[in-house]
Amino acid sequence: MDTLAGLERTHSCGTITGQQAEQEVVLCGWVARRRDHGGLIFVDLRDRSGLVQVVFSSEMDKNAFSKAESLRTEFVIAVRGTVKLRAEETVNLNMPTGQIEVYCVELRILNKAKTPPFYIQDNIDVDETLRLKYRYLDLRRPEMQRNLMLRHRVTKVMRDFFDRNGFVEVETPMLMKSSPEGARDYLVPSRVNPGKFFALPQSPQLFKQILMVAGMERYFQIVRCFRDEDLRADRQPEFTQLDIEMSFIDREEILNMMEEMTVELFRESIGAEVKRPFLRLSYEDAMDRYGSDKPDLRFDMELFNLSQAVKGSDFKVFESVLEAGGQVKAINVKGYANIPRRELDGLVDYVSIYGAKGLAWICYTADGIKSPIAKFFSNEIMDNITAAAKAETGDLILIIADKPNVVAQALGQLRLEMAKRLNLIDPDKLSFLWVVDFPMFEYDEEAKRWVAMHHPFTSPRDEDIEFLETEPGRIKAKAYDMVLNGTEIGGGSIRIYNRELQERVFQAIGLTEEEAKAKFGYLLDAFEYGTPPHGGIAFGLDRLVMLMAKRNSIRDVIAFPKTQSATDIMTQAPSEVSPEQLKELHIRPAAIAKKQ
RNA sequence: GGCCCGGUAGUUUAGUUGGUUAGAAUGCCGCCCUGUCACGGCGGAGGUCGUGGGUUCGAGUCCCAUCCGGGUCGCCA
Repeated sequence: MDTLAGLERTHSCGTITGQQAEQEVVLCGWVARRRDHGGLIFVDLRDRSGLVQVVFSSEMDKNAFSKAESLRTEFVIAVRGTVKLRAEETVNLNMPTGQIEVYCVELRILNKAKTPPFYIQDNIDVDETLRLKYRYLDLRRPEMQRNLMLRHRVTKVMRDFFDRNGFVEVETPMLMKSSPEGARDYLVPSRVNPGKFFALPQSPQLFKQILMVAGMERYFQIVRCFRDEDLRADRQPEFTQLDIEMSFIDREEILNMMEEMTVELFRESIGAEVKRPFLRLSYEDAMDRYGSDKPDLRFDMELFNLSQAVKGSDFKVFESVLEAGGQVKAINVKGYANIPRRELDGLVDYVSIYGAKGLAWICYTADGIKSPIAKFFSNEIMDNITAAAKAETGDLILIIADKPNVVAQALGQLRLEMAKRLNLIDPDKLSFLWVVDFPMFEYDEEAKRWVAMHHPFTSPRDEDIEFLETEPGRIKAKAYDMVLNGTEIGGGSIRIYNRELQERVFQAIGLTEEEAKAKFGYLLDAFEYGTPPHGGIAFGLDRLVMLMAKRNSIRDVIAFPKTQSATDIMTQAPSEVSPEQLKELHIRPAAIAKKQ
């Protein structure tokens, strides 16, 4: 094995061009590929910047050549050589550095490597378990390096933007008080306080509000947050948030500033031009027209209401749903009237996942209308439906009748699914919008009480405050979500900044005065010492980078993510700990053992 | 917690109604090769079929249980 002694790296592999022709360079990196022609050996040398071809021949240096014969994939080497323009017939146009190559006169083998369990290249088809186990090899792949570098660029642009706009990055505690509302907390036992626990933050929400009371005026933080809930493709137990709070502002100012930030972010980090102002939809409109509070507007296919059109038909399902206060809504899948029967049956199963008990359809084929429910409809009702659907020959109408929330979810998901199947989504499009005017509360049937839809620190709209005690369901909140391509990437609100109103909201969600004091007393107290009007927002950084990198999983933009069962395959965390450790923490090992 | 999909050489996979020695590609190893860039040629090694039971004369294949991974519903103020 050789050392680097006396050699100094002069260039990165991927950056060499004809400009350096005839120049001597020193390159370091990994052997991506070796092509041994007997008397001539080619090595594609890879570092973070890319690949370059290195040529070994005994004519150039016997010693280097014979060493090169022992090179294998992923060996770490340093190469001293001369950059040469390639002869015209040997130029490789598929390679950014394909115009040149490096004639090696000195080779140092800095380290050997075992054969990797998968190819170190893009677009590999390999089990993710393996990638996670050997994450250091996975992250050596160019696409993963690009993802991490993109992520770096994103946070850099954010920090620059907020710095320029007078924001201060303040760190908030990782060990904090557990708040039983909302997501499950990750708990940390306190050794010095027997029987007591910290929680890892689900978000720095209250700290950033306290910072407003403290007069920071403009705060941001790129901060890790934790939620002990089940994982998904876009959900990890620890994730990163761009957290923002501002004083002396109202909704318009923060929405504007966030749009500005977004435009700059997309321009500076992926070169995409985003148009302002963003479209705005009320929660009500979003649910009504798209069946979702985070609609994907890269395609149309809006939901429409058939409740009026089908009223008085002989179809008992529709009639009973309508009588029970439900609704009949539908989507028009343009040009898909020839959908195979098999697929149609599959769609019934698909919507059942979301609680829909059935799915009706009408095909407007060239031979006329085909539908199992047409026989229940008079000509007039059929005409009503056709008009409401704006249906033309070739169209497929998919109808769901149920409670409004079931209709919205099932039909909204069906809309997305049909768009995917018919390829209606342009992957290069960026559809931003704000969803605003969320309901302040929603009723939790299980707990039999109202709960805050965003969080209980969100301000109700001024004109709705009077209904706090009487009709919580009609109150709209000063909350807003930023949505990109059907994914919620940010959410925030204008906050309550007055003790009395905050107490009334706590009361509305069923907290007694004592409970409110015990849990949030410090916030209520703080409100009494001169709290400015304030509001903020938080962006899911991982999701944002995932969308920018056009990946389907958040795990591809997190260096060391967890599996669906919240474990780390590489380090084997979580793991058991010694009885001594538990004892120090005042936790009885027996209690753990029993549970297993 | 529920539902769905997957687990066979290092990797990606084929494997029929249960039936000879589990097949391929790629990677790996050896030899040859001076213009390749998915180099090429010749040869070779490499398999507890996730794990544990069961049915059977016989199980990669059928049954039960279990583990692991992924997707998803619930959950995620």
